[in-house]
Amino acid sequence: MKPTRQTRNDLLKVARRHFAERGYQGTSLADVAAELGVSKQALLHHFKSKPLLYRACLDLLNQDLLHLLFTAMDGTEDADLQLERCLVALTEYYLEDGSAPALVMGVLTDAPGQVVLSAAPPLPLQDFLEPLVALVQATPRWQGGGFAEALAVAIELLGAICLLSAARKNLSVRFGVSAVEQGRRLAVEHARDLVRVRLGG
Amino acid sequence: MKPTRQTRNDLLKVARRHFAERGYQGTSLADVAAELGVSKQALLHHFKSKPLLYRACLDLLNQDLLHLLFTAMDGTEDADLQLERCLVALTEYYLEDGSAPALVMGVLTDAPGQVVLSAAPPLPLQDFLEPLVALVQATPRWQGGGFAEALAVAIELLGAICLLSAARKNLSVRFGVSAVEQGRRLAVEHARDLVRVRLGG
DNA sequence: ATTAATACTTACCAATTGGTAAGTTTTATG
DNA sequence: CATAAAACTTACCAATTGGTAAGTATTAAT
Repeated sequence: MKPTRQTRNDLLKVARRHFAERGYQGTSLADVAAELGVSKQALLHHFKSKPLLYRACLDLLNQDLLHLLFTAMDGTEDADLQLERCLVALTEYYLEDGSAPALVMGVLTDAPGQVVLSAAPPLPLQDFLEPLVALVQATPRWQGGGFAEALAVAIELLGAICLLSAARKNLSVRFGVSAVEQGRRLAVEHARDLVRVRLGG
Repeated sequence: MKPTRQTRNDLLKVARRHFAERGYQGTSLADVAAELGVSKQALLHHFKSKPLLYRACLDLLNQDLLHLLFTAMDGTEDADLQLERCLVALTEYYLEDGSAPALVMGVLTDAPGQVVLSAAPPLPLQDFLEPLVALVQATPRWQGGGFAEALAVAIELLGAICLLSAARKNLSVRFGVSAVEQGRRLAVEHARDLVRVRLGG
């Protein structure tokens, strides 16, 4: 009758939320374990160390993003449309999984020599970032600009889409829950507009 | 002949960089002090606690951003132009002060009940955010949409501008220094384009 | 020169961190 | 049922964390 046997995925889900809400350094294994009703060492049993637990969360995220990207690219050869679909899908993903945007931003702003980059290749989210940049570069608007410009544009779009969702709770305190939630309801539409306008100019 | 007397501003400059590069939780007072060649307690003498040191850094940042905002608003009544100037100036500021973008994103993604929001009002950067949102709302393109939409757009623009600079080192490892630096050289131009295109549609 | 305040330092400390060691229960398998 | 592996737990631990206490230089004002 004991609850026993937490599946590895349950652990990951909670850990992921902690990493997203408090950052890597701010997340304590004891806290995560406590919320799960497990001992800290249960975590360390499944994932050998804190960095590896983090990495496991990021690999799951990477998987989601990759699936999302390839789905968006499916059924058309039009790079503009592919990119639009991708960023719309990404926005929807952020809306339903609140921890994703913070994780993405965390991975990107994590400096070398810190947590993420010290891990074994491939770098987290690299499988997602590379095709995304390639997608921007395949676009009529940006294919003349070279890799560096495509990278800059891809990161710009990513940042534009991420921040509102990542800052959700914070902004709710600042400007009220209703304003933020109302704004978030426009997120998909805004993302679509943004991409179009950024590819049209 | 002793070096003696570090000015308070030197301490802040180093602390600020640490907070930006490693986040609040990842920053240790001992590390900051060590880099300054001072004892940890020298820091605690000037700023009473770690949260207050952080707050002091943010207040300085807030000051810079406010100055930047009001300068951008000076000399014209055209909201579009004001906003464009503001975000261009912000981009330039990010280019010259590498720690600023990470701090801004850190402040925004810091959840309530964590570090920043537990401090005394006003919330950090609030003095900057409010007029910025108001500026978006004053714009012909967005003045019909209400506060929530203006907030969403303001955060979108902020995110679009921040991330490339905040992720600089990380992206350099991923895609090479030259690509990132080349992309950053386009940052101001991109920011200007982005604002125009986002106000034009 | 005396005084008072500021700017420190050394010495501690309790709490928390990630992690190890060793043992116990549970589960699946033959 | 036997057995081995997986899923834990309790008990520790060294290191680091932010912070306090108390004393010492240094500086500036009287």
